[in-house]
Amino acid sequence: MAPSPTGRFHLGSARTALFDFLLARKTGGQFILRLEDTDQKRFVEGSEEEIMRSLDWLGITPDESPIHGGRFGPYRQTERRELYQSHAKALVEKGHAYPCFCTPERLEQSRKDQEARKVDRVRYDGLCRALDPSDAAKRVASGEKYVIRFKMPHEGSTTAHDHLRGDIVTENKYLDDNVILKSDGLPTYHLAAMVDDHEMEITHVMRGSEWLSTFPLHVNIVRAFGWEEPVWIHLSLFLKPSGKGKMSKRDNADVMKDGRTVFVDDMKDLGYTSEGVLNWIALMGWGVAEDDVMSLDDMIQRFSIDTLTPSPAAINFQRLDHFNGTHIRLLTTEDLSARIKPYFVAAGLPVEDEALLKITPLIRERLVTLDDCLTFASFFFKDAVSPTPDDLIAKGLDAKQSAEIARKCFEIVSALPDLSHQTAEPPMRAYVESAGLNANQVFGILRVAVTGQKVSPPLFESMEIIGREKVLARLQDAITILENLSVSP
RNA sequence: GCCCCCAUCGUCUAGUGGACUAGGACGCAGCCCUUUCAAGGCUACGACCGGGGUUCGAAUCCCCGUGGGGGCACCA
Repeated sequence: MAPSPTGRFHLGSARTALFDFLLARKTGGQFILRLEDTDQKRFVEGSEEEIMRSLDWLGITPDESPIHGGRFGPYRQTERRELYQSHAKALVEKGHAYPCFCTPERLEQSRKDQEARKVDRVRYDGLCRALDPSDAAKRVASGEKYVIRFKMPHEGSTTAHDHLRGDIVTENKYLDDNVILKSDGLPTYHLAAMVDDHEMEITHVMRGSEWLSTFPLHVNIVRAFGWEEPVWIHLSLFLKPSGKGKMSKRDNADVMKDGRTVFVDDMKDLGYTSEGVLNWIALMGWGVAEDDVMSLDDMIQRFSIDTLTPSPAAINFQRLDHFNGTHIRLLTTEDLSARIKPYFVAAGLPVEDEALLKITPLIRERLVTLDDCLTFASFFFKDAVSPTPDDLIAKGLDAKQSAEIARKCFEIVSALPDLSHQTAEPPMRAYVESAGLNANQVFGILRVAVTGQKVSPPLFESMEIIGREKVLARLQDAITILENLSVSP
């Protein structure tokens, strides 16, 4: 994969990386990370690190990269500039490209003129294309500033083959003489990517379909060099959740309002698992007929470039939540415990590993994101909970009656030789029965008293983990709250 | 404006001329299970963009519309 370090690493790049990785594993090839850092103006400090961090987290670490090395390095394009310059020169010598001395001002003027004439497509007017090659060479030698443009044929058409879309035929008259080497001596994407793909022996090019419009240019460059073409695959685009428009980095602000993100590096903090994210993005642009819950290994087994889909796909965060929850449930108790522990620690709760191992099975199927563990299990680690009086009063009863029930619960637990879910439940049920109450009322009060909240993991199992002493203390607190309520309404 | 790509339930998709009464998943609704919330099980709702062809037969092939998307830089 070959991202440019010009911003944050988002879902679309991650999906491309995943498919690259899967294809490499499937075919016994190498998964390479190449950084397309030829635009110095747009370079963003730290984005290279973010790309690698994101790939690592997803579990698709490159085999070759700027930091991992490899036999095709260097893997940053700015470190390969001579390579592109010599290739650009070769193209000029073969008559497939030419130096252009037009100033940005002249180009701007030409553009304006064309717009005024309402031409269909604004493009380079070809002034320097008409120059005598030896004259041009002299001007270059004299130190005049120039760029190199690719000489597109004016006649005929270009047929480019995409593995998903078949032949794409473009009339050459619609094409432009694009700049392939900039005046700063660095190449544009068009040259750099083609040269590197060839030099690095890239067999398959998978990229977003926003590249379709420059596809004819690219195949013309490859053919001008006389190189063998890779298999070209233009992947489906990711659309905004609304389906209106391409998903972009700028959409993150909107998405964040709902606690979502399009940046892979933020996913972990939001409680997403790499398994969930991977499964989610894999299924956009790839049609899998069978069971769609897949691990990375499953994906490697099933991946095929023949089952990729060309149409744009709207991202759907509800689906991410579904896959995240599903993969959380697939985790072992030990693994899940280790993954949720940092959230308790970050919240300043004194989490004990032994207790956590017992708690994890109780909350596992309730978690959509890992940080949900806080809402479901924080009460285990607190000294005391602070239920609201409203929550403590059972439906259909008043404070006095609720206090009575809490007192009875206290008595039952006190009478127990030891507190476990097996020992506590039968006497509680017997009490519910004999008092003519319903289980919802009694267990509701007990739940709020013990956990401080109306929604919790299974009550008796939770009480067992909290321990008799703490349970009694919390019940006592609840009784006090309810009694204060009934004497001073 | 011009060029290009795409088109099956709200969303992601299966489907490659007959096995389609169009399958699955998410979401949504209901039921079951149940001490809460989940999870799980079951059921319901829900689509071949329109029009022409080709063919004995079209979701599938062709054409034209329409709609959606992308691109038109010394950015990638």
